[in-house]
Amino acid sequence: MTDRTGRRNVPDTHRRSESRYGNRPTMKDVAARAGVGLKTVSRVVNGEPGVTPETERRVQEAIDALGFRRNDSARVLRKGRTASIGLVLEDLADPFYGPLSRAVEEVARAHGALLINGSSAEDPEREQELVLALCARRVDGLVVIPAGDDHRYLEPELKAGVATVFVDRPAGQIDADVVLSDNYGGARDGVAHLIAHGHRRIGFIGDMPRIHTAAERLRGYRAAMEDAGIAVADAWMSLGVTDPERVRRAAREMLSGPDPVTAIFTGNNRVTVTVIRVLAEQTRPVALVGFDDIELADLLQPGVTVVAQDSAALGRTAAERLFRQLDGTLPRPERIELPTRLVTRGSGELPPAD
Amino acid sequence: MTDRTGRRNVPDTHRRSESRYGNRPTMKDVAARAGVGLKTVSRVVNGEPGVTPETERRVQEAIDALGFRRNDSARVLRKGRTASIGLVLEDLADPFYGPLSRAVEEVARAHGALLINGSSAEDPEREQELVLALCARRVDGLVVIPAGDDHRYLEPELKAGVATVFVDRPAGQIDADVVLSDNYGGARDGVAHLIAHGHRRIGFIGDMPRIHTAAERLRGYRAAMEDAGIAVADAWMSLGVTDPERVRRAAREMLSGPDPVTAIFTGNNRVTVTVIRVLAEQTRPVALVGFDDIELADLLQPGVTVVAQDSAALGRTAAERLFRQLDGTLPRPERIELPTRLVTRGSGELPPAD
DNA sequence: TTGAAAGCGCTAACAG
DNA sequence: CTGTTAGCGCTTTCAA
Repeated sequence: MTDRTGRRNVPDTHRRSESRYGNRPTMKDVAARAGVGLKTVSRVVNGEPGVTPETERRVQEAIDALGFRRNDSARVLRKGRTASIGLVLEDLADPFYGPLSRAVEEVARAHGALLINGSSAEDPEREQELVLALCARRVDGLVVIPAGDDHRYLEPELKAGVATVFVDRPAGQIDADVVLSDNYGGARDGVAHLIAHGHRRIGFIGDMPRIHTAAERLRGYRAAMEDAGIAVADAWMSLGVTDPERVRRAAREMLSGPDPVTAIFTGNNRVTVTVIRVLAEQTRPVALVGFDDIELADLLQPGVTVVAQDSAALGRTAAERLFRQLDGTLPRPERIELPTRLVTRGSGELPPAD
Repeated sequence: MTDRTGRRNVPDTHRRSESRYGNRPTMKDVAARAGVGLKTVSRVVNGEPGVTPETERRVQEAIDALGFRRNDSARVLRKGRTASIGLVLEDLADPFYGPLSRAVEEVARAHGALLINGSSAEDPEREQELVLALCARRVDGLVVIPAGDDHRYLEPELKAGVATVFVDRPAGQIDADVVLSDNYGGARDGVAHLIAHGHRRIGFIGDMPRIHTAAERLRGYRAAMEDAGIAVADAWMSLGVTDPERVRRAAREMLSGPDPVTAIFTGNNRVTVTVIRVLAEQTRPVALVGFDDIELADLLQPGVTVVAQDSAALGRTAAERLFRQLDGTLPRPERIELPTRLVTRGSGELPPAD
């Protein structure tokens, strides 16, 4: 059972009847043992100047003997900075987010901060719940890959000075820093690549258009088609949840019937993987370009041509911006767009089969 | 400077001039605004009983108006539990750890806890640094994928009641809960599989034996070979850092010379991927079984046979054990071993080429 | 049903 | 160089 701030509400009758923290020594204990004042211990622990080597030694001895470890909760309460930042993303298990998360972590580490992660599972409510829980911990900053499209709930936090950067998708209804890939341009380039190789009936399988990246990629697809003077048939497009079953069905439908597509543009890595499986069952070759790179794409037959985005760069850029916000060296919110890269490996260069 | 306490004749002797947290409202502010006592606000915020609906409404109104968010640092300081756990692993960007981390997060979430991640980059010092930083934050528990092999530095923490579970590799020099894959058995089965398909000269490319999993897999390899009465030549084994360059060289060496191996057993996912690339350049077919599953393994030609471990299950099991430690429902440290699964896809069933 | 007072363990500010 | 005092914002205790 959780209350409205998403916290545990369990009676903790077990354990800790004695003291909190299972009876950990405090600075006072260390001071007593070393026969010095509290503040002197604080100085030693924090490496502040103004302590005789001899005194320092005595204090250090007491620290080691007692197994003392400074309680950062108390420190935070006093100082107001937690030296931790929060990262809310869709799913840590997705290979797209691993490198992103790692990149954020590295930047945080360089600034002496720890990283708290949360997966929203693409659920706006869960995103909000996570973000607010992080704010309650008073993280210094927040990197958010939005699941929802209304972030007004963050207004008090922003006003209170919580540094915030949105990544991969823009914030909804509030003015904040955003770091994105050029989803529109990347998709347009990818589709134009297929067109350049002679395709005209090109399918698009992507996520629900309420997701910003999905909408942008769809827009890129439409633009490339329009640039080439091709009228897009409804039957060529599939927009919705990208679970394997649905994607498989969509791909098969596009590939059958009287006027099948000769190429498919896939809207994200999960879709690409599923479509590769479908294409493997086809008798005639079908061209494929996918958004997002996938591992081992070069070893498949044919190699998979992709529009690659640099997820680590997204994370790094966002995190660096976050810490510049905290430094106060950042004037006002900006929208940064990172380029994508077309990686040709074979599947996107197949000629139309008809 | 605004007086946010407003109305009523509340003595404003305690007004905070400028505060940390960028001037966030506190319970005191809310209390003043709602014209109630501090404790009443606390009751409302925590959903405690004993507040009139009317009072509750007034308080809630003040909370919303002020954008109040409880400061968990202060709460933690008082209560002693942080409702957060730490996870230290090697590299979040590694596809093996993504699902593991996500699984830990899910269990944590079910217990109302947040997850703080850190990557050790396989560096024992960094592991210790991270773990101690997490302890300073007073995380309730710790899931650690060890980089080092001496964890005595954790003794004071364990004594102080920090729940701890080691995953993937055992703890060094201390008695603690451990959740492992059956690395020995898995490797033995994988190599036996190759032997069953007629191979006798089988190569092994794995990580430094100081890493427990690497040593165990090597042991499995040796056992399978010995079971089959095959004497292992030194030239068939490569143990060390698994960067692509070194692995590539090692593989090529095994595959050349007067007495080349006809099959290779690879010690982890990164090695497997590199070796697949090397095998792709070979003229004659070489059999391959890899430890760890890899994405798209089924779509390669031939499909890659692997000894799969369930990284999500490792994470889930560890996290569940952690929370049972916190419940106090766990008697004493145990060592849990999860089975691996041989997934045959073609590469492991190729006959010897000589 | 409500609230005042006393800390949790630490650091800031100021004395010695 | 060292120590004392006063909080940080919250929960606990106990009294009204």
